[in-house]
Amino acid sequence: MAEGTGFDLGSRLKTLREAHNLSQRELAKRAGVSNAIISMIEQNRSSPSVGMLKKLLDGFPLSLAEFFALEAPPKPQIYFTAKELVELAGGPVSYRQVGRDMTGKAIQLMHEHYAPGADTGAQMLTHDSEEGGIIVRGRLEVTVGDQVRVLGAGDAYYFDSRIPHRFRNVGEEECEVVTANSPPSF
Amino acid sequence: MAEGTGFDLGSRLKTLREAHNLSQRELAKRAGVSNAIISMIEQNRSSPSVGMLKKLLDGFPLSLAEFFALEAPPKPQIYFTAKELVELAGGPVSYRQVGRDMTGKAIQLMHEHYAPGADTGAQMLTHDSEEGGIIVRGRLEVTVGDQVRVLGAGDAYYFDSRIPHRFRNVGEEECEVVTANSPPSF
DNA sequence: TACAGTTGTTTATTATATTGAGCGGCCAAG
DNA sequence: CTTGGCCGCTCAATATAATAAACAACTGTA
Repeated sequence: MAEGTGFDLGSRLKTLREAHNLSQRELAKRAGVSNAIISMIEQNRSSPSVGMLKKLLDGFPLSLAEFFALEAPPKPQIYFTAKELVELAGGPVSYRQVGRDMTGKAIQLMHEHYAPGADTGAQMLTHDSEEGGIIVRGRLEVTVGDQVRVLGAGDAYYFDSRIPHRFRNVGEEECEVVTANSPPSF
Repeated sequence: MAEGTGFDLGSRLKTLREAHNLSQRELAKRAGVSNAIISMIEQNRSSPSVGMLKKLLDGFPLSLAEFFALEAPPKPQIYFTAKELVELAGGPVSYRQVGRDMTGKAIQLMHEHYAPGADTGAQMLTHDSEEGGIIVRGRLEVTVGDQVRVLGAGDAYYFDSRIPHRFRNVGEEECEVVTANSPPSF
């Protein structure tokens, strides 16, 4: 059965079809598919495959990007509850980003938590931005190039992200950091 | 089996996943789906349903619109061969539009062909634009409000589309018209 | 070596989407 | 009133997607 995609794909398709004065059968013929499936999809009784949806949209024609763009409410969110911060990596190191998609934005703001002993991995990180952070709680070892430093609550760092770097929680308790990247790295 | 969607959805997903340093299993766990299907999708051996793709993208997170937008080459097309004009309605009346999607554009330019006797339908048309056209070949009866007029090659019309209107080919041969709407009506 | 932990992949099974045919309803022409 | 055509919808059969479990390859650890 079709499950919730978060929006009413069926109605959207139906509206589009009727805007072009096509019957289900006409559209089906254009797309080279059965008319029955169009009925099902429009009632949200079937969740079409991407390939199927592509075929149907070619009948109008409209690209997949254009189709979904019409649904996307482009209202920029301003306030975020703690629960709305978005987990990027998970695991012993948690990156919780402010905002869903930062591509095109200037700043990637994150709330990070390192479990005791956790680090950012074996190999040094490198990306084309600048970054900084302020340690809120715990003790964080910050390595940038050949410089190593352990920072505590209230301390901060700022460097060019193209320099290889890594982070590690060297304390006994969880370490909490607020960081910012510009431009966003992923 | 998966069919061609016109672009490499599998690689796209894989790139995205790896950019977030997630294994197939980690992503699967986040999305609440089987890890096997991710392997299949990334190899393009399965065309995911829209619902499935939605679940996967929520793991990053990224909206469907954002996902497909990354694939869409937004290069505005300038030149169109006759075959590239896009058929909107088909049937005895043919509307062939210049450009795939005119939403957000100022003008909807169309090359229209009316079979002998063909018209735009029983009920009068109404939409919130202005429109004009020049008859290239044949004889077209144009009705706007309470005014009716038969136009021939070289003649033209222009009116506010909110006034109920209709068109009919009253000649023996096919009628050919070039029209423009602003803003685009569908 | 052996073991336990990953990784991505494959297989058999189950769930679902899609097909093709047929249904009743509606409208216009004869 | 009939006939024919088109409308959207539903049903049973089939194709495909998605699951759960197992596989081989690779990792680091003892």
